[in-house]
Formats: sequence, C-alpha cells, structure tokens
Amino acid sequence: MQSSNKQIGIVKQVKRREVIRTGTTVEQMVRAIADMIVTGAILPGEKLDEISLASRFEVSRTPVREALRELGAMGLVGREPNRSAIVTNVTGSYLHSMFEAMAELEGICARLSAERMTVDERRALELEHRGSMRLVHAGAEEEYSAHNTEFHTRLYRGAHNDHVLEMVMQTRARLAPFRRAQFRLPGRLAKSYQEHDVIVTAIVRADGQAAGQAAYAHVEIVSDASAVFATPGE
Amino acid sequence: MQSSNKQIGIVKQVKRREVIRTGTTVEQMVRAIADMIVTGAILPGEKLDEISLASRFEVSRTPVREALRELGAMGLVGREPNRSAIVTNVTGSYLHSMFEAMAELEGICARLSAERMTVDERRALELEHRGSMRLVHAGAEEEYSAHNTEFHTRLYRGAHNDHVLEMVMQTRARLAPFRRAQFRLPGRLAKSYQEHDVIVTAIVRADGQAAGQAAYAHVEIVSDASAVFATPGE
DNA sequence: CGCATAAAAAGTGCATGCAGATTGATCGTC
DNA sequence: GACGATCAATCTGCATGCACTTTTTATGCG
Repeated sequence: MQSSNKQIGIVKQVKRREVIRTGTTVEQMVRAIADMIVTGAILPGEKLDEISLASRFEVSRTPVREALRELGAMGLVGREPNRSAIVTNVTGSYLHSMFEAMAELEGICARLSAERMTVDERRALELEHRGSMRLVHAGAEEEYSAHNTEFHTRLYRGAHNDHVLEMVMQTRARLAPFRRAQFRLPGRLAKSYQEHDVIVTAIVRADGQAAGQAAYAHVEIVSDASAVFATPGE
Repeated sequence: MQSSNKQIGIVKQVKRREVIRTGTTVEQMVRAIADMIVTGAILPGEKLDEISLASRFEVSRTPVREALRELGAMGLVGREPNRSAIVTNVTGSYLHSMFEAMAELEGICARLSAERMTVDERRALELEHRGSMRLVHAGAEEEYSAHNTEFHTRLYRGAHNDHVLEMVMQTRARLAPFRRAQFRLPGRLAKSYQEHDVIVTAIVRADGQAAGQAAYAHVEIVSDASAVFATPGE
C-alpha cells in the first residue's frame, strides 16, 4: 500500500537483517523477565509485583501487567486473581515430567530427521558435529554448550514439523536453568560427543528407529546429570 | 468494611453483569474468545479489534488487551505491533504438522498409559469404552463426540506425565475446529469404536508398543477424515 | 479514469487514577 | 502474654485519556 512517510523518529532501518520486533515495550519485558527466570536471576517462588517491575523498567503498570499475563500463559509465572505473580516453582515431579517429555520429543525429532532431512541438512549436521571434537579435547565447556544447543536445534528443524519444533523449543526453554551446569560434570563432554555420534550416524544412515532411540537415551542421561542441580525444595 | 474474609468471594467479583463462573474479567474473556475461535464462531483471518470486543463484552479496552495478549501466547491469535489481533489462520502446512504432532503425542500417551495406568484407570477406560457401544448403534454423533473427548482425555491422564498432558491438551484445543465434523462422515462412528477397541485391548494387556501404534494410527485416520474440512477460506 | 498524495477516521500503545482486595500492624479482650 | 478483630498501607483489576500509528477516504495531477 501507500507509504505514509510523514512520521519521523522511528528507525526505519530495515535492511536485509531480520527485523527484530523488539518493538513494543511489552515484548521486550517478556523477553527480559523470561530470561531472568530462565537464567536463575529470579528464583522460583519469588513474587513479581507490578509496581516494582514498572519502576525497574521505567514504564507504567499497564505494559507490566500484559507482560505478566503472557509469562503466565507461557507457564513461567503463576497467577491468581488479586495476587502477585509468582515465579513458577517447578516441582520435582513436574520437572521429571518435562525431562521425560523432552526425551520423547527429541526422539521424535531424531527419528523424523533421519527420515526427512535433506542432503544438505545431513551434511551440515555432520560437519557441526565433527567440528565439535576439538572443543571436547580442549575441554571448552562454554563453547561446547553453545555447539550443543546448535546441534539439537538442527535436529529439531530437520524433523520438518513446525508444531513439534514449537513444543520442543518451548520445553527446552523451560528446562534451561536445570541443564546449564551439566557440562561441568567430569567427562560429560566426551560422553556427550559420543552420544551425538550415535545419533548422527543413525541419521546419516536414514535409520529413524536407531536415531530416535539414541536421542531418547541421550536426553535421559542429561536428565540424570541435571537432577543433581534440581533444588529439591519441594 | 470487610465483611467475610472466610474464604470466598469468587462470585462476588461481578457487580452489574450476570453471574460469572470464575475469576477475573480477563479470564472469562479468554475462555469466551478461545471458545468462539475453537468452535468456529469466529473464522481464521478475522480481525479482532479491541474496541469492538470491549463494547461487546461491556468492559474497557484494558482487559481486552490482556486477553488478546494471552490468546496470542496460546497461539490462537496472531499479534503484531500496532495491528489488530488476527485469528490464527492455520495454514495447510502447519495444520498438517499439528495433526502429525498430535498422532505422536497420542502414541506416547497410549504407550505410557499401557505401562503406567493403575488398575482403576484401566477399568475406568474400559468401562467408558464399552459404554459407548450403544452410542454407535444409536448413531448419536453428538454424544459419541463427547464420549470420544473423554476417552482420549483418559488416555492423556493415564500417561502420568503432566507436561505431556499439557502439550497434548493444547494441541487438541487448537485442532478442535478442524475435527468437529468428523463423526458426520458415514461409518466413522463404528470405525472409531473399533480403533478405540484396539487401543483399549493393548492397554489392558499392558502392551505399550501396540497401544502406541494403535493410537498413532487412530489419529492419522482422523487427520485424513478431517482434511476435507480444512482450508475453509484460503 | 488511474495513480499517487494528503487529510480524516479508526485503532493501538501506554500512562494515570480510582475502587476493591489483600496483607500487615495495631489494639482490645481474655 | 496469646489470640483474634479492626484499621491502615499496599497492591491488583479495570476505566479513561492522550499520543502515535495504521487504515480509510478525499483530493490533486497526469
């Protein structure tokens, strides 16, 4: 349509770069708060009162309320009428169900990836994987962790199923705080690499069954490794 | 001024409007709008502007905005800055991915149910199933549909995994408008009963593998049956 | 007429204000 | 001194208002 180029001020700097719709205040706050929760900057059980958040982000309470509403729908905070929002306390039982669900989802993704990945995708996955070997030898936990995220994301995308992708990404986000420290465990890096190797091999062979099982087992192990860090407060 | 701080006040929230079941205005609106979308009272692609909704529900725009925010997080409406909310148009491709995901999830639930259901749960499932036979003979589509929902819900709960339950319920909700008419197809009722029968039998035998496969196949068939109704506008 | 432009209308984003609920502190009773 | 009711401070839920953006309608020029 027409471009009413009358207004000024707003950055119309839309280039090739994906436009990050950080736009509205609310979206930024959702991301910021979600990040704090996920990274543990705010602890489960903590109250998030609107006024404090409003002054902290230097906005009014209206956008804060909308952000909390969305966070509630995302399951990151609990909300009850006339009560402050509370950072969701992921109980041990629910945490376990999330890890189990994650294992199932990863299994599905790996199986579908083995069946559906394009030649390019398979190659990219294999390269990504092989490239991480030096990180293992170097003991670069931080870097390997980044690689690990990328590796799994490729698996999710390779399944070519948008809804599954959505579910698995969401589940991973909520599990993030409980997995962060897993690569600190001695020998976990090398083990992780070996497990990835089984998955990659199966996918390259287009063996869905094997890939699914290997991915399931992989997550199960991570689950065990992470269980240590789950605060059994409840 | 306080009167009874005993425990309730739930119904007291309303002043001029009729009795309301639960909680805040926003929650009611979320339910109401979600219901309209899911039942097809509002069609995909339709714009939901705040002012119209506000006057329709006789509230101000503030709660409307919060409701839309939540519906957006639920994936029922799409939102972009400075644009009206739009009922999510589930494109053919995404719809397909949801049905596929649904089949996977149902498969997981059936398998886990076969492994984990208590004796009581198994008996209840079997009774529910057997009881539906007369609905099939009577050709009671509406009633059978209700039974069907209950049957599947039992499967989801029987898996004893809260996160999977959450995902499968959410996916089902979003697929609802596309499944509504499935039992109108001739012979679908009897077929559905037979398929349920295979699932129940496997679960009673605690055969997870068979139960999972049967449930997966069951949903796949529903997917095919529903495909006819998809792509209403676009 | 077609097309682009500009003004008007409609709509969204956020701030502010007030009523009612909740929580905590104060005070009375035993 | 312990327990419970009463009042004050605090916070949530929602309405309203204004600035900015998008969409629609009106207008000028070829």
